[in-house]
Amino acid sequence: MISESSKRKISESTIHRLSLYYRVLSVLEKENKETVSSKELAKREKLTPAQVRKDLSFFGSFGTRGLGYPVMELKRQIGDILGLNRTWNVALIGVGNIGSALVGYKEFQRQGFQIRIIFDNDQRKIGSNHKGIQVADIGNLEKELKESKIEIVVIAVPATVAQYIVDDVVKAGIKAILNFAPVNLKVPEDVFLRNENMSMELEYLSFALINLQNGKRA
Amino acid sequence: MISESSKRKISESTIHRLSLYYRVLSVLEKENKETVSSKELAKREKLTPAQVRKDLSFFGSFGTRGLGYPVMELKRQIGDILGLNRTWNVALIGVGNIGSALVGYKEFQRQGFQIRIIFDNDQRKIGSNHKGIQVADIGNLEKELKESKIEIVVIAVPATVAQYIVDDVVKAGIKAILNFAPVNLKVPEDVFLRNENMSMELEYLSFALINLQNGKRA
DNA sequence: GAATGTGAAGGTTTTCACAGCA
DNA sequence: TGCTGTGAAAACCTTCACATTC
Repeated sequence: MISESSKRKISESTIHRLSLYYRVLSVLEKENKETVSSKELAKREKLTPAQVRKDLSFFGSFGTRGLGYPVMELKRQIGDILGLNRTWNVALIGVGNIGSALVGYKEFQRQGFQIRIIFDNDQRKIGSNHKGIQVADIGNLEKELKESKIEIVVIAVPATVAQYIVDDVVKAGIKAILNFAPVNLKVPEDVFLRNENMSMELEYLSFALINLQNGKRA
Repeated sequence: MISESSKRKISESTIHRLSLYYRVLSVLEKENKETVSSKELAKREKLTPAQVRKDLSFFGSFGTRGLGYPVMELKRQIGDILGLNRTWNVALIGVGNIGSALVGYKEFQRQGFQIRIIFDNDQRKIGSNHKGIQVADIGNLEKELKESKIEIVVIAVPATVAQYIVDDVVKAGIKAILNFAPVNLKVPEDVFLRNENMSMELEYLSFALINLQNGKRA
């Protein structure tokens, strides 16, 4: 929860960088480092120390002048801000190519994103188990989402049907959706929608190889 | 190839938006639309018309005043800029969870990114075929990359070994790398490295649910 | 009349630079 | 002395608004 600072507008990039800091802090914790400076944190994610300090300062004063930031404490704080010190009930819709990969993706579980139920329209898959998770009929979407107390829905269906699916998901009252289909989905104002566009970075590389002189850019 | 405009700095966001325009133009082409206005293009990807025009103007004057942009022609132009009107020889390293999903991901092929060879260190997989693509021994990386004339390498190995792998990939002379491992990799200045962080957007949703009032943000 | 292309304005994000504190 | 926290400056990106062209 953001304390008094919620008035100031916090940018998307700042939040994304918090994810990076969190990741680095997890590593530092394993390395038994007690404190870390903004300089070190910056170096590990190719940012500037000033950037790190500014990002953190939006949420509070976590550091000690002359010393740096306490690793464990800062990790906990960022975890609180990002909601990683708890678990989230996630549903996955579509268990094809991408979908199955996500079910086995350890990183999600590690961060508290638990896939509780999978939906598909393939009768051969419905009723079965996919890596220990129940595959339900997409026809029972609303009922099952409610029963499983789902908070976040991940969409991994073909682009052609994604909008219909997302409409049903919204109707079921879900307020947070992560979309892997390569299409721009329409949702009401009060629903959070984020897109994961898997070919965008590949296209950037392609652009870079053709047009840019020399490499590197995070 | 960027014509005279290569002096002006083109931002990363502009390139990412070109990817979006390209996607919309493909749809419009299928719908047999001949021309499209910046307004329509903007609406389909939730941007502003001015943004669309500015983005395109970095690369040339593709439109006709009073009329809009010719769909087919603009798609071809953006394809040229992004390098999508050709094929790229891609190698995939690591055919676990994420790796196998990428092999079957149609969107990549459709855009000309052809996975020619797969590397793994699992003796049971080496020598076999994965969806029709040869799985080679990671030990022969340099030799095989050269023989297959690979231009882009996709890394889908565990975070713990990713840096070692990427070092070898760089040694083999590869200049473009897409990294799916949740770790920041070090590469020389002249190598393009992009990261695909699959949990970042999920973390943003988590943050949004806890901290933000009402939804939506592309 | 309709819609592009683009300088100028406005807004946002990053970096600088230093005061302040352990 | 070392490093944070933060206003101010600089850099960057987006939107406005209008002259221009079809």
